[in-house]
Amino acid sequence: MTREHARWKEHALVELSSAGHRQGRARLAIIELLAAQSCAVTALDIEAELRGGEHRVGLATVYRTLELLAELKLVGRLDTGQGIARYEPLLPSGEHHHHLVCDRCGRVIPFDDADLEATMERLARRVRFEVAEHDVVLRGACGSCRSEARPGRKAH
Amino acid sequence: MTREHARWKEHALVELSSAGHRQGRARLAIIELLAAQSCAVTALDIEAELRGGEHRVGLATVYRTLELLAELKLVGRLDTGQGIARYEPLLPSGEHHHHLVCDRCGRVIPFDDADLEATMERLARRVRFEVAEHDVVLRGACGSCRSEARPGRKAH
DNA sequence: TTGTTTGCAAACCTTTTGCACGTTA
DNA sequence: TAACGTGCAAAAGGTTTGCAAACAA
Repeated sequence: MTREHARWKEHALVELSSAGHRQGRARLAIIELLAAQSCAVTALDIEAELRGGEHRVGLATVYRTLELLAELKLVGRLDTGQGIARYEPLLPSGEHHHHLVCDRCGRVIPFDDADLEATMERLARRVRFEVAEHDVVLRGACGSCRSEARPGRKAH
Repeated sequence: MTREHARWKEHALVELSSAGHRQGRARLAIIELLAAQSCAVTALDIEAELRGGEHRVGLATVYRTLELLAELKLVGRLDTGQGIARYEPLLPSGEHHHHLVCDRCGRVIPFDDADLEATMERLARRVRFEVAEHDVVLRGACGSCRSEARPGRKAH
């Protein structure tokens, strides 16, 4: 867990309680797990990961917690076009990345680009729309899949 | 239907048959309906629209046709983060737009930006990834929703 | 103690699949 | 006529909701 992520965990717990929410066992586990991620994960990923822990966490609780954290702007929700939502911590610094999605293996790879961010800022000022956030998804073939002949579908 | 869209319909029918597919009743109706759209629609939108016509078109057929058209690069699939896929014609010129999604009313508004396209091209060359396409979604409040008084959450 | 949070099961909604019938080339 | 396309019904995911028990404050 990077320094930024450790900070996110503290930030999340503070925001949660100042918004009048309690710090239940499942919420804490989910926040800790999110803090350890470097990129977006699915609700199912979280549930599976937590299943190995001491207490089982219901999938419904995972979804409810993610919804709450998204409302508080503590996590971002990302649709990579696979029909499955992915979630990741929103760092308080506003620092963020975007995603490359491999059409073949389903892998989701983060990237960032200062030029892109500058362009998005100019764009946000130009449109007749109050832009709160932006998502950029590049779709194609990742390094491994590009070099392979015809790999089967892996992730789902 | 704009000139561009009329051209898309012809293009789609030609591509369809040169790929060895037949021109069934449902396919034709779906292609005509898509040609008349100026922005992305959902499968349910299409089914509902077609229900008013002479023959009912099954929802399964709508999905199968959209999948086929997407394979042939005739339509693009777009995930606006609402858990519902949207589809729109891909113009043969390669000309395309991106989307503003209103968090409040759910409206999806198209926009384009040459600067953004140039940035995306540079980006595609920079990453270790074979980029086939890109999607940009701006989320926030549209003009109408922004002007409505909406007491509640304070902006972050 | 009291209202919130949680896990389970069932409901929901979008999308996919199986299959028999219709249609196209 | 032989495939291919279509509609219906059912299945398959992912996500949401109802509810009683467990829990935080």
